[in-house]
This record gives sequence, C-alpha cells and structure tokens, in this order.
Amino acid sequence: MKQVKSRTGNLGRPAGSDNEKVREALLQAARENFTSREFKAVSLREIAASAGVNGAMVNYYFGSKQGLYMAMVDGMFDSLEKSLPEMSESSAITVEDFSRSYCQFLGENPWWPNFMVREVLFNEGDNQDAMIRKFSSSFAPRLMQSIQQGISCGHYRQDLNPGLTLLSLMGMTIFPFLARPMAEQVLKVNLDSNMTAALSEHNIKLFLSGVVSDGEDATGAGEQS
Amino acid sequence: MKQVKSRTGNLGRPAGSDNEKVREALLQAARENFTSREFKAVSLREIAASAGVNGAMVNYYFGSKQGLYMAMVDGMFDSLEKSLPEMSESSAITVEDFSRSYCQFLGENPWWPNFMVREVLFNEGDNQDAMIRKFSSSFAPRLMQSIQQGISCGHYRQDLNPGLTLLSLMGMTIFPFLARPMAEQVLKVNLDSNMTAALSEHNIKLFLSGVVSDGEDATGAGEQS
DNA sequence: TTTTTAATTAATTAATTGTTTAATTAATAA
DNA sequence: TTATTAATTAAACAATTAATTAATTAAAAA
Repeated sequence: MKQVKSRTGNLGRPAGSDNEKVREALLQAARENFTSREFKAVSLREIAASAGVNGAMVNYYFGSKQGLYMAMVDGMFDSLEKSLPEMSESSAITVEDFSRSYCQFLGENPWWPNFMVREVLFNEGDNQDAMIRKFSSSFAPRLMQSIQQGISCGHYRQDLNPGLTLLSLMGMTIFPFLARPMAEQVLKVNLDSNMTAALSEHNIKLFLSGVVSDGEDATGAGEQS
Repeated sequence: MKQVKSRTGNLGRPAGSDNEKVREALLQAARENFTSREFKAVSLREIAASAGVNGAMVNYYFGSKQGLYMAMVDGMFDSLEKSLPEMSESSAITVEDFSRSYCQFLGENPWWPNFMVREVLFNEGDNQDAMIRKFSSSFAPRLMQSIQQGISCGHYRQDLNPGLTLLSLMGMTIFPFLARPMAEQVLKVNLDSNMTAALSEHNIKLFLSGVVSDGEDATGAGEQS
C-alpha cells in the first residue's frame, strides 16, 4: 500500500478529475493575467501555474495560447451582456439608462475598460474587427437612435452632430475608469461605488445642461483671464 | 581594386557613417513599432531591420531594448510640449484653449492617444508612475485651477465636483481619438482636420451648455420612451 | 473482466528572444 | 606614418517561449 496517492510522481489521470473545473481555472487565470498584462508578456507556464495545472493543459483544452485567449474574450462579452440586460433589449437606450448602467458595470468590472481598449486599439487585425462588430452591435446603434430622436423631436439642439455627441457621451462615461490611476493619484477621485454613482449623475446633468449656471452667459467671455 | 565597396561582406565601420543618423533611424523605427504593437511583441531584430541597421546597434546606442524605449518616450513628451506651447505657461488654461489645442494635437499626432493610454494603463510600475507625474504636471492642475475658478466665481454651477468635471472634459476630448477605429467604422465619423476642429467646438458647447435646447426641460422627463 | 478512451505529467522540440563578443573597417590622434 | 578609437557586422550565447510527444493513470465502455 505504497501509492498513498503516488505523492511526488503525479503522472496520469488523477482520481476524481473534473474536466470543467480545470477549464474554468484556466479561464480564470487567463482573465487575471491577460487583463493586467499584454498578451506576449503572459506565458503559458504562468497561466498554468496560476491555475494550478500543468502547462500542457492549455493546449489540451484550448488548442493554443490564442485559443484560450479567444475563449476568455467570449466569456467576457457574455458577462457584459448579462450584466447589462436593459441594453440587450431592442428599443432605444436613453442617455440616463446608458450612463447609469455603464458606470455601474465599469465600477463593478474594473478589468473591462483596460481590456476593451487594448482589444479595440492595439490588437489590430486579429480581434479588432470582431471586437468592433460585437461592441457596436450591442448598444451603440440604439444609443445613437436615442440621440437622433432627441434632435428630431426638438428636445436636443438642432445643430448637434449625432456621431460626435455619442462619442462625447461615451468618452465622459468611460474615460474616468480608463484613467483610473491618474484619477486616483492626481485628482484624488477614488472610483468606489459611491463615486461611480455620483459620476453617472454628474455626467447626465453635464451632458444635458452643461456646467454653466442658470442665467449665466455660456459664451466663455465671462471666464477668468 | 576588388573591394568596390566590399559588397556582400559589410563588415567594419562604413565610409561616411553618421552617428546621429543611425540614432534617429532607430528612434523613428521604435516609434513606428512601439506605438502600434506591444513592447514584448516588438523584437530588436524587427526594429533594426525597419531602421536598416544591424540589431546590435540598439545595444550600442541605447544600451538595451528598454533604453531605446525610454529614449523614445522622452522624445514623445518633448514633441508634446513643443506642440502645445500655450500649455507650457504657468497660468490657468481655459476650457476653450484646452479643447482646441488638445484636439488639434491629437488630430496631428494619432500615435499619441494609443501610446499614452498604453503607458498610463498597462505598463504598471515600469513607466506608469513617471508617466503620470509627467502627464499631470503639464496641464492637468492648471485646467483644474480654471474649473475651480469657474465654480468659485459663480460662472459654473455650485454643485459641480471639480475632479469629475475635469475627467468628463478630458474624456470627451480624448476618447474619440482613442476609439478612432470604432468612430470611423461604426459611426462614420472620420477624424480629419475639419472634423477635429468641429469636435473641439462641439465639445466646448456641450461642456458649457449641454445638449438640451434653450427653453426645454433638461430633466429627461420629456424624452422618448 | 478486459479494452478503450480521457486526462494529466514530464520531457523534448524547435523557434525566437535580448544581449554579448570577436572580427573588421573607417576615422581620428599622435 | 602609425596607433588608437569609433562604428558596424556576423556569429555565438543563454534564456525563454509555445507547442508536441510519449508515458502514465483513472474512468468509461465493451
């Protein structure tokens, strides 16, 4: 009765091995590593070690490093769509809904902005096209629709460029999370859940009415030298 | 007279070799490669080939791959400060100046947003701290100062959070360039010089007065379902 | 039970990386 | 001129990488 569990030599299929458990451990390790460091900077050995399995498991379950990465991407988009149910419907999204939902999502999923920007910006060719399509087919057109309705019904200014307006709104929503290190270290804006809620309300008001006080002149002529 | 130019074996110091020229060629190659691909994904051999010199030249002139990268970073910040002279002065920057100058700079230097975000976001530890300090010591505090003046003199709303307001402004300024592929492919917003100028004016107006028409209610109650 | 299949590990493979070295040639100083 | 220094190349080096393979063991099927 020597092989208590074949202690040192862990060869062969382990007793009670769980296919799905290993798979999920690898995906989890991939998320941890790929969201904070660049693709090439993360080695399979690191991922495997961080998942507590042998390096060859990545190729066994996902075919390749790239395969694991793509599986991770799919999972991330799934979790986005699950976290933003109101954005999965087919009607127009109001500015308020977008600001609140997206701020909350970004606050709760700090890995997302880094990841999204890296994918859309840097992985030119590889995943970029698919990313852009996936990204833009979710909420962008429906938010655009909402903005265009606002203009055509006269609620918004008639001189607004819908595309630029959408970009401005997305920018003020996403950028604070994107520049989190700068926001926290330089501006002392700590993006906890309270500040996240404050940010969405701040942005809604800024987007709709601007920063200028009621009754003040907004031409900027009254500004400080 | 066989050694016409020692055609194939290009050993030794070449006639009329220009120290500064090689240095600049390497920096140029570094800019081209490092701004579009991640640090680890760019090899010294690629850079050298793209500069038309031997791979060992990187170590000869810059000590290491990292040394070349840092030299490139320094040059980029120099070009930013030269391109934005009005931001190098010591007085407060108005929202208008910031929006116009920065939009123009981003339009003329499309590599900057990618590079900046990559540095501030992803190179954790290595250059991040230095980047944040350099970045924030240039215009951030003076723009902040301008916003705080606007609030304290009553021109801006009293309920404004200055930090969030600065982040919103930076976001609506930078994001369109950051999401350029998405802006162009999905929203059909082509960021040429005309659109860049339009963007800065659009943002100034939006920042100051919002999107809602004069006389309209800005609570959003009047929006489409 | 016996056979086959699934899961896991250690070892190997082939390619690529950043860096160093030695050889080589031009420019410069003595 | 001669000796020394600066610039360049090809080659070698050592480390690391993703991927494959063969061996091994448990689970499932026959």
